[in-house]
Amino acid sequence: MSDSSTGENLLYLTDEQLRQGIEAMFFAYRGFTADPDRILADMAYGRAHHRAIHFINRAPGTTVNNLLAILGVTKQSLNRVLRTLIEDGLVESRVGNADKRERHLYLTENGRALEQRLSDAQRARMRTAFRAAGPQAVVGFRQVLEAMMDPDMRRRYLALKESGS
Amino acid sequence: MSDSSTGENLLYLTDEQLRQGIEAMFFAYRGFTADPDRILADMAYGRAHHRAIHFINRAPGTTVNNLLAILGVTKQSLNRVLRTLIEDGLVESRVGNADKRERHLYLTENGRALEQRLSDAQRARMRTAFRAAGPQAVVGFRQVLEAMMDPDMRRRYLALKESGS
DNA sequence: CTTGGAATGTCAACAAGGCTGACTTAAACT
DNA sequence: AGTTTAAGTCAGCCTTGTTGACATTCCAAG
Repeated sequence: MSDSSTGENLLYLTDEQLRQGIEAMFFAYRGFTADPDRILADMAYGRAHHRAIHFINRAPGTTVNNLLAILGVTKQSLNRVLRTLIEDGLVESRVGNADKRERHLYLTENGRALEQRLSDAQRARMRTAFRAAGPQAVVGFRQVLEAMMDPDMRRRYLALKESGS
Repeated sequence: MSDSSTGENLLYLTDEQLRQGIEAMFFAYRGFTADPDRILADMAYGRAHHRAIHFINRAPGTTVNNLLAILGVTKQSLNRVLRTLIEDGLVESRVGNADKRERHLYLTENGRALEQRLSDAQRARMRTAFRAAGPQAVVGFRQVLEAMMDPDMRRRYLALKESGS
């Protein structure tokens, strides 16, 4: 499996390259969350609220259990966030039809409005980055990120991707 | 600037594509931090300790102020983390020669050992992802992440990159 | 030589958002 | 009828971020 025998150039797998990838993830993630964070800071909300709002918008009618699995937090953690969102009239919780134990979550009009503001800001940065890097880079970006996910999360990510397109 | 006039295919900038990029970042970052988090959970340490250790290892002798700027937290936050690391003998703080107000930070032998464990785990995942995606994808990955950073952070990232290669 | 400002450290208090554990309610399944 | 499941709740804890106030040390400019 040497370079000469396979024709591959494996220089991109050196420790130095990997460490640069690690640091790139760290710094980029800060930028990634910066704009929504600024918007949320003005309200009594944080990143956890943003995540809940995002995925409820993404999959309207999702159950609490499903949201729990996507976000990867405990129900106590999620509940705290969800309760304030429901109290503030951003999220609506409807008892399930088939299974009345389940609660299905929807954004209200106000919820959708906030989701718009947040995702507009986040998409603007992503758009700028995508445009600057070009379509080919974007493909690579997504390939690497996908390969970096835990298998469980990758399945969820791909399922969401399917449902959205 | 339409597609037909420029010959560009701008389909990669649709809201749906951007949202997939956003979700990819979210899920991938979870994977990115998962392995070090597991190691740290066994000790009394968290992600903040990991970050401090990483950048002290990366730039030995860095001052507290410099580390502050890189990590983007308050000195009180960093100090709490740094104090435990110094108490536990993972980090050494040396008074500056030229400017004795400054403290220069170094990893001790034990500190380097922990850094190794953490970065081995994190690099392993990055290596797997890089290998799965291929060299071209890695280039794109880095281009997009770099374009996503705040300008300040991009400068710091590039400076680190320079110093390391 | 004095003084202002910079770098650092420390104390206190607080908040967000994770976690565990224990427990209730209601509904569904067996 | 009894067990399991979905959801919610209460209490308490931890990490890691924040602000504000203040002390110390030391460099450098006046």
